[in-house]
Amino acid sequence: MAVRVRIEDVAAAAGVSMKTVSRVLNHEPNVREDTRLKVTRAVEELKYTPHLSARSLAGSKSFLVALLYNNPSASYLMGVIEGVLKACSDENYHTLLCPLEDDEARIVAGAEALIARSQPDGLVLTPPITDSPALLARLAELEIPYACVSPKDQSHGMGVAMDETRAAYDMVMHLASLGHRRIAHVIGHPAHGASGWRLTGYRQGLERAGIKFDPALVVQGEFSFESGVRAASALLDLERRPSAVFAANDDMAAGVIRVALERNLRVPEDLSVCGFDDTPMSRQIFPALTTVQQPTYEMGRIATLELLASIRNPESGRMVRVPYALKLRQSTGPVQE
Amino acid sequence: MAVRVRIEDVAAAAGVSMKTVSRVLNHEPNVREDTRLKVTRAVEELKYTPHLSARSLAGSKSFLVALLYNNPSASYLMGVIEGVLKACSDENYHTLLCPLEDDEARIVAGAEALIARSQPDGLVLTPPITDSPALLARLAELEIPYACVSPKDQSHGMGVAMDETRAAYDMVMHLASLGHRRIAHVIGHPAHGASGWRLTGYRQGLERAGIKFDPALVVQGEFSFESGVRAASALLDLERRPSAVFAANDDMAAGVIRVALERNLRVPEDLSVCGFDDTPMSRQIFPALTTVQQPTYEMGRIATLELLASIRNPESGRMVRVPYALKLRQSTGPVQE
DNA sequence: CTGTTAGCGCATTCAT
DNA sequence: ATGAATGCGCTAACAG
Repeated sequence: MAVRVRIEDVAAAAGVSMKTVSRVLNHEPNVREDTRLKVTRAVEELKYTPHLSARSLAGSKSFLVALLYNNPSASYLMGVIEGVLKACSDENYHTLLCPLEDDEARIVAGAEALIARSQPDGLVLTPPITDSPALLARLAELEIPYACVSPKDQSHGMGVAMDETRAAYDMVMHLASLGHRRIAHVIGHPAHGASGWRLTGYRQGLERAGIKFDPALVVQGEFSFESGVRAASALLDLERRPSAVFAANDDMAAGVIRVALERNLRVPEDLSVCGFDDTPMSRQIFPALTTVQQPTYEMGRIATLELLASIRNPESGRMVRVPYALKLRQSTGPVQE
Repeated sequence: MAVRVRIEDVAAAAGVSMKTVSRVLNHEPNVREDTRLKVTRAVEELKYTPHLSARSLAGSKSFLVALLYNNPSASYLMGVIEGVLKACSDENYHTLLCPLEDDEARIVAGAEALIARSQPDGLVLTPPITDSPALLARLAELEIPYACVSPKDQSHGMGVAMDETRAAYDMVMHLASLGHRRIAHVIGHPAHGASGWRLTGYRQGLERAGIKFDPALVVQGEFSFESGVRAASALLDLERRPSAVFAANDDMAAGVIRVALERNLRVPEDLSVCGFDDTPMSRQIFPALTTVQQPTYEMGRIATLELLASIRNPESGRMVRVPYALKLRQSTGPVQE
């Protein structure tokens, strides 16, 4: 690794002072266009890259964004991560990952440890820790800015949100359009905002389709495959069993399909099944799962861009709506008989 | 965010010099046990955390480890990532993620950009970029230490490796013990080391079981679900079709199951299928997939520990063998008739 | 074994 | 619109 090119070298090459180079690099005003050009050229010729630590030490900014998560879905997370990475690298920030445990106390402790160690300039939170009151309170105390991906409370703060209620509504309407009247719903983990929205959308869909809500057709799950298996066992034991099951995520939907196939029911002929998330698995199981696609990459990217904008200008930082897409595949079909 | 506690404050509190505190913090020798204790206590009382940027600027170490990857499997990656994070945080290092494109030129360019921007003290490489000659050559030029996870060439360098050949051998023996004689193999992407090992293990298993190798039963895949679908279509179109298919990873195995079920074959009664990797999906499809578990978390952690050890002492840094485990599930069963 | 001095590379005053 | 001096918090080299 040859000797480092420093800002001083660039200044010398461009025939200006260090400070002027610094100004150009940081897009500060008060630089004539031609000096700016000279500096830019010198930077490129020398292949100058500012030294992160020096910048951060002198400027008391770390140029670090930390992504806090405890969501177990690898594909969801990887999508968000890639988006955060992209936004950060575009803005010359670095990304730190901070996996957290599940209980409130450890969430706060883990976040505090990261903040103490790394001094990030801002945080991106993914569900469900977006809804941890203790964590949000502590972050407010520490006055560290954060952006949320799909938080329960979308009225405050910045980040991204999807109309999950509407997506669930659309899904129920899709089932109704196939002739289904006994549509079951497997709820997600009660602590997640997503569970509530999707349940609400389910009920709104039923109402719109003129189907009476039947509490017997709604079972509590917790987003895991196993909870989907349990829920499906209960639903398929019912006297009058449903002709369609809308599970609040793909993992639970896979559990429902597992139980159906084990009982020699055909999907979708005997039972339509659909999920939520569009995980890669949803395309790989048989039959391929009808589900809702979330733009995880864009969600991570946009949340981060909002965060960085608010770091520059605390006035900015909005809650951005992102679109979803229904993916109609083989696991849903017309009701039989 | 109260005012920062600095090393100077700790020194004052402990009644020693800054340098002594520094020595204690960095586990340097030449500190009396009782002074070390005094310092440790002061650190704890003041909740002192060293400032990353200052340390790195002064010491010309970045305390950064970058994980370079272009592997598309989210669950594999998340496992490795968590392991790297754990090892880094245990040693007070930070982890950077560096997703890379697929072609050689971009791999090198992406890595160079990261190195220029972040000056990591070391790198962890995951397959298949562990086997990119251009990248490895460039890293050697830059003299930046790196550890590999499952590299093709395990005779040099440091990192972790699993006996994939043996695992594949075991899998074929498992199928043979169920009475299978016509055992097909779907090869992985030709550029991956894993593909070669698993194929070798397949052939060794056949030989051990006294089964003649039949080239017609070996089809090229590329690790994707779709390539598994194509391979399965070819295999099931065969005059004398196989009674078992060993796919070189779970995604391709899922593709095989898809085709089998679409053709109204029962798995495992009419066709046994097995994969490699033990992705979460393998437990969620029907029937649950027999596969090989790789300890991805441990692999990431151990590779990183070796890397950090070699950063401290260039003499160290070994290639560590990690164990695998066969997961026998419902997708493999006794041969019929 | 411990302390003193200098300086890492940059941004930030405050000059001009 | 530009430049010179000062210091961010820490470690390195040396001195004691």
